[in-house]
Amino acid sequence: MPSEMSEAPARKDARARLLDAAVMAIRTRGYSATTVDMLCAAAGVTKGAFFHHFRSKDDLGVAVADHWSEMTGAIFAGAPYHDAPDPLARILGYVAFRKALLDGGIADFTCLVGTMVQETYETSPAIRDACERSIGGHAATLEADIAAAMAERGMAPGWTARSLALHTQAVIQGAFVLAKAGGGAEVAAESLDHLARYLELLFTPPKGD
Amino acid sequence: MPSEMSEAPARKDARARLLDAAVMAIRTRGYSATTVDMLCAAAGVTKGAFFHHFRSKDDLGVAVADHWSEMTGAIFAGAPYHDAPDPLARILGYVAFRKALLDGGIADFTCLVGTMVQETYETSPAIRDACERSIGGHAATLEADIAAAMAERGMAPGWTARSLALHTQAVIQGAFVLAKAGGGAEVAAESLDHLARYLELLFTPPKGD
DNA sequence: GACAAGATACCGACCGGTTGGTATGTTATT
DNA sequence: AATAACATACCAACCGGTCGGTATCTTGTC
Repeated sequence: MPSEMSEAPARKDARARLLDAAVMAIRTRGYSATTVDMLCAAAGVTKGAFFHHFRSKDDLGVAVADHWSEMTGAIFAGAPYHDAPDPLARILGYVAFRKALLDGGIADFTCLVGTMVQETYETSPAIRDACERSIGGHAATLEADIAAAMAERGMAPGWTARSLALHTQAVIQGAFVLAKAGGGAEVAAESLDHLARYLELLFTPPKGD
Repeated sequence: MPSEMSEAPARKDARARLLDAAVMAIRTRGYSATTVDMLCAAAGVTKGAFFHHFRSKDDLGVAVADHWSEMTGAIFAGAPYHDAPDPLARILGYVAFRKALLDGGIADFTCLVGTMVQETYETSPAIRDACERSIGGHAATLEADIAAAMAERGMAPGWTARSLALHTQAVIQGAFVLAKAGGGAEVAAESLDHLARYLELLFTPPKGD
C-alpha cells in the first residue's frame, strides 16, 4: 500500500492540491457553482488528473468532506481547551476556541460541509452522508465533556448530552449563515457569546450553593 | 395604471408561477443547481416568459428573496403568539410557533434565503442584500418584544435586544443545516427546545423573587 | 363606440460558451 | 516492463440569454 508519508515529492501531489482548492472554492461559491475546470485551474492540474483521482465531481465532493473531517479533527484535537480539568471549562473553552477562529475573510472561517450539505442533501446522498459524518463526528467530541459536567452536578434534565452537543453545532452553523448574510464575523461572534451564556446558565444551579 | 386586484385572470400569471416554482426548487436543490429551464418547466411557461419578467437569473434570485420576505412576513404577522400579554410569552410563543412549523419534508420547512445566501454571498451582492433584508427584517419583528421583556425586568445585560433576536435566527438557520445533514426535523426541534430554554433562563432571575 | 397605435405578456427556435465526462496519449517511478 | 500519475484533445448535453414574432389588452382620438 502507498505510504502517505513517503519522501516529499517536491510539490504536493495533484489529489491533495485539488482537495485544498475545492475546500476554498466551495466555501466561497458553494458546491454547484464550483466547476471541475476552475478546480483544475486553481490546483494547476489538468482535467485528466482530476478524473484520474476522482471518478466524478460528486466523488470529489465526498472526498473533500472526508478531507475536511480530517483537517478539522486535527485542529480541534490539538486545541488547548482539552487541558482544563473541569468539564464545563472544557466546554466553554471549546466555544471560546471557535470564537477565536472567526478571523479573516468569511470563506476562511465558515464550514465547508455545512455549506455543501445545504445544496446536496436531496440530490447526492453520498455527499450528504459524508457531511453528516463530519458534523456528527465533531459533535461527538463534545458529548463526553457535556455528560461529565452533567454527572458532576447530578443533573437529570429533559435533554441529552448529544442534543446539547448538536445544538452547539446548530448555533455555529447558523452563525455562519448570518455572517454570510450580514457580511461579517461580528454577528457570528455575538451568537457564540449567547451560546456560552446558555451553557453557563444551564450548568449553574438556580440558587447559589 | 394596471390594477393588481382586477378580475381573476383564470390562472395565476407566469411571474407568480415562476416565483412559486423557484421557492421550492431552490429549497430543494439550492440556487446554482436550479436552472432557468427547470423553473420554466415547473411553472409551465417558456423561456421567453421567464426573460420577459426577469432580466436575468440573478434578477429572479432577488425577486424570489423579496417574495419570500412577503410570504413569511404575512405568516408571522398573522400568527397567534402576538396576542400574549406578556412580552416573554410572545417570545416563547414565537419559538413554539417555529417549532410547530417543522412539518412535512425538509424542503417544506427550511429557509429559502438561508440556503440561497450561502451560495451567493460572494458572487451576487444583490441577492445577498435581499437575503439580509429578509433575515434582518424578520429578526426585527422580535426585537421589540425582547426589549420590552428586558425593560420589564430592569435588565441591563452585556447584550442587546438585537443581538438576541439575531441569535434566535442563527439557531433556526443552523437547525435547518443539521436537519438537512441528519435527515429530519427532530434534530431541529431539539435545538429549538434548547433555544426556548435559554430564553427562559435569560429572563428568569437567578434567585427566586 | 370604432379604430388605430402602442404597450404588455408570452412563445419557441436559436446561439455561443460551458459543463461534467471520456478516450487516448505521454512520462515518471518501481 | 508494469503501473500509477499525469497531460492533451475532444464530445454531447446543457447552460443562461437573445431574438423575431404573435396574441391580447389598454388607451387616446374622433
